[in-house]
Amino acid sequence: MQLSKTSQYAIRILAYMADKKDSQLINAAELAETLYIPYKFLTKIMTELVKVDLVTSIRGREGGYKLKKEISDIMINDILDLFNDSIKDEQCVLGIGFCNGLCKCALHDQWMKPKFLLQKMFRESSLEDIAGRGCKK
Amino acid sequence: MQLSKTSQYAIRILAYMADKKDSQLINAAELAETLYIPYKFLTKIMTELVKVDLVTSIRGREGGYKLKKEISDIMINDILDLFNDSIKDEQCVLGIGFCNGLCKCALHDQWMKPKFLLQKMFRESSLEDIAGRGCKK
DNA sequence: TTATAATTCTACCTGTAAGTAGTATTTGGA
DNA sequence: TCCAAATACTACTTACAGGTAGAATTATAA
Ligand code: SF4
Ligand code: SF4
Repeated sequence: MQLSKTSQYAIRILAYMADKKDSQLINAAELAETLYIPYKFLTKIMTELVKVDLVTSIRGREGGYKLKKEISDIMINDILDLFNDSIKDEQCVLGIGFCNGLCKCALHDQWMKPKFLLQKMFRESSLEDIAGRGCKK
Repeated sequence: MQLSKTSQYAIRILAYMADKKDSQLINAAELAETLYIPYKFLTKIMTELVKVDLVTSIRGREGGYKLKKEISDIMINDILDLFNDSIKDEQCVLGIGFCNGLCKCALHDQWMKPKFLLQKMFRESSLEDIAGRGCKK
């Protein structure tokens, strides 16, 4: 009942970058050290974030990364989607599937509300919302 | 953002057993076929359920399993706990940890409510509550 | 021009959840 | 008694997320 490490790392990375001034480049070593994420794993994630155009990379000496979009335009849910970690409407709390209407267990209706809240939280929270709160570690 | 297969299977197994008459023995083959759970994996789970006294097993020919407790006394959360799958109070949605009070991100407060609802759902739903709803597959 | 610091690529290793195989043990019925 | 049907035990295999290694590429500063 948790997000994947990859998603967690990606959110923390992007939230940290959102804290920085727009034009400032941040390199992989700084991110890895500050956020306690294994360097090699982090670079793998960064490359992915570059590929989907969330982040711009500058290669070579004095290079680094910076966010490509406005921080108010990057939603947590977008990040989760990258790693297939967002909550789908039809997702069953028991992982069984879509027991539509006629056949539903007692958990079904109870699951609706927390599911909705989680979806809402992920969809409506942008990097702007979670930046600047000092929760880095 | 899902329960482990093992937890899911355990819940389905116990919910199915809860549907049956008290005294009726159910064997592993029936459970595996009915619930579409790999036989060998199922027996492994059953042995675990026997060890923690949720289920009684009768070995030998004409043997099988039956629930050991009243179905109103077995909470979903008890099952999740067996496989370390229940939601802890301090569990962070980002898997970071307990950024207590002073240092909290914007997700923190939003996570509180769905977390609480999930915990409540798991803690207050018994097998009795989810039995007899015909959601077997 | 060259050394260096950075990202990127390809490939591999590791740990854990999920699943499988085979054998031992137990027990009732023919 | 002996076979068959059931659970229990031990050990292995598979799949995948998480993590690592090293070389290739890129670009700047000196
Ligand atoms: S009825 Fe229960 S098992 Fe079926 S999809 Fe809904 S929550 Fe899952
Ligand atoms: S403040 Fe944010 S990162 Fe820290 S424990 Fe709460 S939800 Fe997790």
